[in-house]
This record gives sequence, C-alpha cells and structure tokens, in this order.
Amino acid sequence: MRDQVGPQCTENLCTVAPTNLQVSIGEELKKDPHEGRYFYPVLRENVGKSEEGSVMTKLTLQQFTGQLALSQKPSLIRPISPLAAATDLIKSHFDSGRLSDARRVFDELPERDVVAWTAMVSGYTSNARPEDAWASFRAMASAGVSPNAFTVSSILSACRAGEFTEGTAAVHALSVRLGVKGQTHVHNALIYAYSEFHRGMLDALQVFDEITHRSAVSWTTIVAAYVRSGDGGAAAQMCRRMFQEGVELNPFTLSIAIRASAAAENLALGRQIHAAANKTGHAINLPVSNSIADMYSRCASLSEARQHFSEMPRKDLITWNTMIAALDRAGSVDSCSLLLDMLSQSIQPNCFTFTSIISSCAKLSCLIFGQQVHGAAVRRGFRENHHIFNALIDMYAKCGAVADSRRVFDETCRRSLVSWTSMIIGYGVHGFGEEAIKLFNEMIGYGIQPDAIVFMGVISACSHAGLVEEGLEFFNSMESRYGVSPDAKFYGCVVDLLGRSGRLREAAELIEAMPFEPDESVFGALLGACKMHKKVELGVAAGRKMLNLMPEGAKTYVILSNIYAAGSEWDWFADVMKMMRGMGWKKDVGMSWIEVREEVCCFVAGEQSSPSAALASEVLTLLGFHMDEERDLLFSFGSVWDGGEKSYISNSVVIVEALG
DNA sequence: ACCATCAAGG
Repeated sequence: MRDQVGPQCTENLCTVAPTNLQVSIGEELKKDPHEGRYFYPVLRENVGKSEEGSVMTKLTLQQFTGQLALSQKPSLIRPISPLAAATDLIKSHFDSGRLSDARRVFDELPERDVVAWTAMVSGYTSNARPEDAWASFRAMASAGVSPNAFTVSSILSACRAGEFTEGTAAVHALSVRLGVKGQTHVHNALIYAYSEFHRGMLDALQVFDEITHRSAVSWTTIVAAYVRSGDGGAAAQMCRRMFQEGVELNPFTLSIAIRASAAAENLALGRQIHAAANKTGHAINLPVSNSIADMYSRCASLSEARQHFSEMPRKDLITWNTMIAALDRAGSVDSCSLLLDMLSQSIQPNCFTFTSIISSCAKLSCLIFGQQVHGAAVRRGFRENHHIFNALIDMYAKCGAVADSRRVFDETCRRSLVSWTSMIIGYGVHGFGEEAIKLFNEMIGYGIQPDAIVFMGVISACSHAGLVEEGLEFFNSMESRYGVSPDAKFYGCVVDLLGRSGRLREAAELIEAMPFEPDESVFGALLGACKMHKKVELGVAAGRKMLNLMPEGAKTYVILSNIYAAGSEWDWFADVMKMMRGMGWKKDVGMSWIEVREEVCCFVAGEQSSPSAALASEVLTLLGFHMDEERDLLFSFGSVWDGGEKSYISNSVVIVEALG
C-alpha cells in the first residue's frame, strides 16, 4: 500500500493543476542559499520533514517519484490532498514572484480552506503588496473562513509594510478574540507591526510586557524596534535586560545587540558583545561580522572598524558597503579607493554603494569624480533610486554647482521631503535665500508636511542671506501653522539669524525666553555673532556658559580668545591661550584637498615633501601675487575685501585649472 | 502557510 504513496501523490498533484505542475517540476531547481544544495521548491515541503532535510540532486519527476517509493522511511511519507498540493503550488508561484499565476491557481480552486487563504495573504505580503494582502484577508472574512494564528501573523506583516495603523489595532483585537494572541508568532508580529508606527513603541512595549514566555525572537524584535525608532539608549538598555535574562547567544541576538550598541554609540558595550561573538564562534557569521564593522565606525572608532574589516575572511557586498559608508562618515577619501578595491575584486556596486560614494564626493567637493559617479549610476539603471537622487542633489550643491543640483531635483519624479530639504539647504548655503523660500512655499503647495529639519534649512537660508524678518516669520509660524515644535538646535539657528545681522540684544532676549535650557548650539551661535560684531562683554558671558556646558570644547577657547583679541583685551587673551596650552590641546592639522584629473590630492599645511605639493605651492605663490594685485585694484574701487573664507574655495578652483 | 539579524539621504 505504501509503495503506492509516491505515484498517488503525483496523480493528486496532476489532477489539480496539471499544466502548472509540469512547469513547476521541469524548471531549474531552487538553490538553498545557506547550504548551496538543491531542493525542489514544490515537492520539498511534502517530503522534507520525512527525510532529514531531503537533500536531492537534480531529479526529473519520474526519478523523484521513484525515489519516494524506494525511501528508507516510507512510513513518514503522507499522501497530500489536492487542496494542499495546490496551496504548495500557489506558494511556489509567490516565491518566484509569479503573482498572477498564484492568483489563477487560487481562483480555480473549487474550495478554499484557511491554509489556502493564508498562502494568499502571506504571498502578497512577501511580494511587497500589502494592499492585496489586506484585500485577500477581507475576502477571506467575507467567505466566512476564520483566520488562525498563521493568518494573523501574516496580515500583521502586511499592516506593518503598508503602514496600516488602524488595521494593526483591529487585527490585535481580533487576535484576542480568536485566542491566538498568546502564540509566539502572533505577539512577535504585533510588536514588529506596532513598532513601525509613529509613537508605536508604547504599544509594542505593552505587547512585549504581556508575554509570559519570551523567546529569543521576542527579544530581538523589541530591541530591533528600539533601534529603528532611533532610541539607542533604550535599545542598549533592553539589550542588557535580554542578556540578563539569559537569552541564547545566536547570530540574531548578537547582531541586534551590536546594532543597539552602535545606535547608543556605546563602544564599551559593543566591544563586549564583539568578544562574546568571538567566544561563541558567531563572529564568522556575515550579518554579525558586518554589524561589528558598522558598530565600530558609528562609535567613532574607525581604526577598529578598519582592523575588523581587514581581518574578515569572507566579505560580501554588504561588508564592502558598510566599510565604504564608514569611511564616508569619517570624511575620509579612502571611501573612493575602497570602491576601487571592491571593483578590482569584481564586486558590483549597488545603490547603497553609490549613495555612500556620492556622499563622499559631496563631503570632499569632488565635483568631477561626482559627475562620473552620477553617470555610472544612471548607466547602471539607478535612475529611480530615491537615496541616490537625494545624495546627488546634496552633492552638486556642496560642490558649488547649485544649478546642476536644481537640474537633478527637477528631473526626480518622486520628490520626498528629503529631496526638497536638500535643495533648500543647497540654496541656503550659497546665499540664495529667496530661492530657498520660494522652494519651501512650493513644497507646502504640494501638500508636503514639513518637519524640523526643513524648517531649519529654510531659516538658516534666511540667516545666510540676511533675510531676518522672513526667517523670524518661519520660526514664529512653524509651531502654530505646521505643528512642528522647535528644539534647542532651532534656537541656535534663530540666535544665529538675529546675531549675524547684529541684533544681539534680541538674540540674548530670545535665549532668556527659551522654554528649555539652552544648549551649546545656542551659546555657540551667540558667541559667533559676538565675534563677528565685536561685542566683547556679551561674548565673554556666552563663552563662559559654553565652557560650562562643554569644558572640553577647544573650539570655544579659540573663539573666546578671538573675542578678547577683537576687544583688545590682551591680558585675557593671553590667559586663554595659556589655559589652552596648559591643557595640552593642539589645533587639528589643517588639510586641503583638490581634485586633479582623476585623483584627489591632499595637502597638509606647510607640506613640501611631494612634488605635486611643491608645484601647487609654487602656483599658489604666483596666484598670491595676482590676487594681491586684484585686491589692491578692488580697494582702489572702494570694494570691501575681508580676506575671509571665500579665498580658500577660489584657490582650489584656480589651482585645478592651473594644473589641469 | 506565520515572527527576528547586516549597508544608504536632508
């Protein structure tokens, strides 16, 4: 009788959907990414548990059924019903992204049980179609089929992906009524879904606290939720609790713990978990290892990140991207050379790689290289990637090519708030205050809800362009009209706005009237303004406050000394200098870089060793003469030349032209 | 048939 099982099973399959089955069986076998071995996608589930993983080489249908009949453990093979086989087929279609095939098989079914319905819900969810998942879920209810724990956790995934806030709450209630809320998968899916929503962490935490038996999954879910919500401190705290309660150390718990340390910028904790990963042998797991490199970089320990990276025996695309992003974050030119290393190993960059490299170009003002990267990204078909486009807008603006920035902005089809913000900030830093304001109003016209950062952008644009009244107007209306409440950094921005234009008294009054304690950004802005307008007394007061807040701030001492110098308070000036020297502080080495043809050259102040530096220095001297002449000419025309920051940029540009 | 880990923007 049992010998019949295999062939019978085949017959059943064929009765349901003969055509599809042939296709499904005859095609290339699916590769298991973890083992590198091959499974039949459709048939694996039917026999998988019976044959210890049932690892098979390529088999035809005939061979497969033959093997079934010869199986050593035929008692474990169960005949499957036509409906179950069809459900497998649906799942297989979904797994390969053939949504319409899956749908057709489902529609042809003479009857549908909860498993078949759930396959539809979860199939749509895993193919990033939460709306269709929800539609199936509703249709299931209309058909009078009651969902089970599997359905509930699947639809919760869809609620998370589709940001169905109310749907999540409704399904939560449903899960209580069905009595499935207590099941591991359901409450973990609930935590995950809630955590994705604005202020959803409270709900997520409540679900978490109600769990009586917390699995490793529950813990990783809640810690990951805190990390995603941006609360690194809470994530690290939760992480400690997780280990205290003796959760197992597996690749999941370790990697999320490392991410939590990174989010909290807690290097000590990160090192501890790194050690634990080494000890348990999980450090060779790629996700774990990649997050270790990332953690070191986010905890400002680039050298440890580099060390770890160089010691990794295996690297994947994420490893490279993580390290490139780390170097970009640190503002190092090495991000670009690492890209070359990566390409030399025939690893193809993806959109993450491009975003980091473009960001590096922005930081390093590599316009020419940035343009090439832009071209490369377009050629590789990353035309629609949000992150890349926003990075490009930012890059062109930071490289001084605001018009190109605008061109990119205009051709972006789906502009996000970030795109608008990048463009507004781009205008702002170049002093195009009017354009920034115009763009901001245009954005509001499109119905985009502004956030704190875009307000900061437009207000600082006003500040740079001297549009004080306009800036104040934005500041005063942001909370009342748009419900965006200013934080301490905003006050710094507005103090800067008032201060730059010399309205220091108002700036000081604003600080007095602040609803919370002013932070260093506020006093820093005031201090800068005092320096600019040579207000010694107020500046000294601000500098003192600054030093109370950040006694390590070498920059404050520098500005303070400048203020004393500006007020000719030489005794005080000398005291500050002495204090700085006494604390053993040295100013960071000044460094400039320019892009010459395809290379970025770095110059340290006073450096003469390399031939290019010597040549550049020569050209610079020559240019100095010319500029002196120009300046004299300007003076003779009565123009103002303050010899300030502008000269640095123009020098670089001129040197590029001179050498190129 | 369901839940959890690694990389990107202002």
